[in-house]
Amino acid sequence: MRSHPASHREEAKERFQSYLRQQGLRQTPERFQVLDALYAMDGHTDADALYDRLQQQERTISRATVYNTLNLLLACDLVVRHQFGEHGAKYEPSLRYRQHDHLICLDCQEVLEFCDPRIQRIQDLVAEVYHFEITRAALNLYGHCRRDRCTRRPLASPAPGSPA
Amino acid sequence: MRSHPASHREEAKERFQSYLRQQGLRQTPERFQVLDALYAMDGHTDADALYDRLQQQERTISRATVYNTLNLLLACDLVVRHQFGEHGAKYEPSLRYRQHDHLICLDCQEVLEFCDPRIQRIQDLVAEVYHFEITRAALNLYGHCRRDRCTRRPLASPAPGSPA
DNA sequence: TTACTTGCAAATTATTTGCAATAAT
DNA sequence: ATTATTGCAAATAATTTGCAAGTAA
Repeated sequence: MRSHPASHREEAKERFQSYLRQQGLRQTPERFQVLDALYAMDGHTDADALYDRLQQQERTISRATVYNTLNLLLACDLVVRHQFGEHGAKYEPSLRYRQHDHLICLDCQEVLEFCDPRIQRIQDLVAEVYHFEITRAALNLYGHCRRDRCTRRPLASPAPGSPA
Repeated sequence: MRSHPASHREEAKERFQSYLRQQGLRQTPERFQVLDALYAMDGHTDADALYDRLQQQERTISRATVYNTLNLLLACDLVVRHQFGEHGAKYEPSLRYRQHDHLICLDCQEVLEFCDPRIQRIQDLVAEVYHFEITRAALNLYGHCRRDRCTRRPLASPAPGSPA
């Protein structure tokens, strides 16, 4: 159980409120419900999982509003969007964000996080050599985890990417 | 002009032929047209650009066939698929493939390549620590290039990710 | 009261798929 | 002659958008 500490949720709410105020946007209950649901999730989620979770509440919310609110949260840096596979984006609350990267199991879709200081140094070097202003770095490692719970296709796996 | 040397194109064609033979698949002109178009492209392309290029030939090809053939080429490792942004995949001929990563300009979409041996070491370490079998690593650096040709939004840029 | 938001449904984008006609073997 | 392949159009999946009705300020 590694959901977010209450302090993160509160800080997120405050940041969202002041962002909305500054931008002259409205503080609707829907927006805070989405923020809460996001920060209540462990690890990474997608828009659909958030939508499902929000459907279980009394006051239901439309997909359009979920996406709309996620875009607001992206704009004020309360969430980070990742594109791990080809299907759909993953969202991660950013308050607990330390520089970290991701290890993705191609079988069970599990996403693990790791840190390595060398990535920052690579980023700095590349920025200098290529004369680039780098705003974001993402090292994604794809492979197969060895957990028992992993839904790995044992042997008779239909070679990934085989013809239609 | 850094398109692929003829040797690469020939080698690719031979590999594709033997792959098709081994799999009992047919050697259609469309398939080789797609392979040729791909290897004639500089750097990274997407399915749509390939389709456009193929439309300019006498014998035209459908999008369905472009995608279908790309999947065959993926299956026999003649192309690598990348997912840089949220929109669509990029395809890169793999014969000239050395371990390399990508630097993506968020303004003009230009993709540069770089190599850094530390990435391999990070990969090995993470594999060991997390008990993972890693099959692919992708370090993507996103930012802003400083080229004059870059279509960067100068000052009055509508902050990326601003509300609808 | 004003005009931003919501929710629905329709639009969009990237890619896949069903199926009849075509062509490789 | 067989049966995989093509091309079209329709199907999907993820996300955005138009617009009328609702609601925060």
